[in-house]
Amino acid sequence: MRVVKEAEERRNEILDVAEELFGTKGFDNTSTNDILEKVGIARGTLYYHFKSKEDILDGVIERITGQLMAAASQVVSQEEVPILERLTKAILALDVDTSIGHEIMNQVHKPQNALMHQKMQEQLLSGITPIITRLLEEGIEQGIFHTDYPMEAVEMILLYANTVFDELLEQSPERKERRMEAFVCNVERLLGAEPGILRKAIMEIFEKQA
Amino acid sequence: MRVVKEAEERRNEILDVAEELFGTKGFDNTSTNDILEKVGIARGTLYYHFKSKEDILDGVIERITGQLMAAASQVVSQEEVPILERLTKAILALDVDTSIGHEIMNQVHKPQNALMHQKMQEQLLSGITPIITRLLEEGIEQGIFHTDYPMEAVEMILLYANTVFDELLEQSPERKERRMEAFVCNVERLLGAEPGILRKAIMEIFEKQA
DNA sequence: ACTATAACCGACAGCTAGTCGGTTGCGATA
DNA sequence: TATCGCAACCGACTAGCTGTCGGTTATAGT
Repeated sequence: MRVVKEAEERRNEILDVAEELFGTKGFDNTSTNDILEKVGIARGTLYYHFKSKEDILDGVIERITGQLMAAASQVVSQEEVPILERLTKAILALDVDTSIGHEIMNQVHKPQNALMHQKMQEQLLSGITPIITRLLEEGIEQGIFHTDYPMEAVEMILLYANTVFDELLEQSPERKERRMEAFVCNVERLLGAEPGILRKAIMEIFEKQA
Repeated sequence: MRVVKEAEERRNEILDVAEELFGTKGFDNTSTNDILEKVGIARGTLYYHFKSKEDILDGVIERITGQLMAAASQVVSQEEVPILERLTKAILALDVDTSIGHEIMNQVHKPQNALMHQKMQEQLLSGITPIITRLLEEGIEQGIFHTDYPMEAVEMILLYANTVFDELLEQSPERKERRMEAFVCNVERLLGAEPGILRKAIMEIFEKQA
């Protein structure tokens, strides 16, 4: 049976299926056949909407990073919220599984998904760094942070957060906590903030939620 | 014509060719046929020595990281050299193309080589972090560094160095210099060293070489 | 009702990684 | 020196993959 749909709708159907399969089986272990069968279309149709398998991956990643960046932007732009709180929330939005992260975030860190991980990291770094850097500069004006290299500090923080936090998942709770403490402390140092001030801000956020 | 060699010799021949091809064309774009033709062996022979294409990649990476780690260890163990100098040299040994790095280091950062990059990073991080952490702890005892989280700080530094420095290659000289300054400054902060002290140490090393 | 075209189809080509049963050189043993 | 066993080697073959292409059909606009 033949069903005709508008290009963008079909495109999104394909991306939905691809995102799920890439997220559960990984990019290399998902064949284009897996995708087109699950969508219920023929081979030619798939390649009518995407020029290659990698092009599909790019589409999936673009959708996700777009959503993540929008979320981060939204957090950062809330000028009535204290800077430290905005900073924390913006960083958390990237790692903790928000409603956006989906399954992908879990699988993205396995060696089989190296390409996905790298592309995602590239997009996120280049897209989110300027957003958070702006926030940081605001904090510098307010005298909360002190650094001559805000952008480079942000890069370092995001890169570390994006790479190491996932290996953390299968660690013991004590190690996890120590890692978090270390991370917070290192962030404070990089940003030139008063020691302990970020830790305090984070705890306040969690108390507020409880 | 049939030539018989000892297993380890053949294995190294294969690794030599694979390293060159992976380094110039990337892992995905190198077929097992490319390798076995260049070595001059049959298909079955290749799979007699390696159980899969990925197994070959692992072999290549293991050889390189092994050499890099040995070089770093050697630097760190020179107890008569000041700590700051050893630290600098140990980190530089990883990025600047030493005689070890070969061609691979240039290609390792392209998106097509994501798997290579990831495996290499994993090996390097897990292998070199403890080596440099030990050095850092020595510096803490001497009162040069101050941090409660030496290992995590080292992780952050190595990760950043390994990821960002290569993108740096195609930047303008001014940007490059600024990046280096920022990096040095951020390292000082993470290690809890006196501001400017690492920068001074680095300049002394370069002057000594000149 | 007609037509242009966007969306769709599926057979096919060309490549790939990995398997397997068979072969050969070589060192050990007697 | 004769022969025996095994490590090293061979290459045809399988199964599966991505991407192509000429042809087909639904639908929107006239």
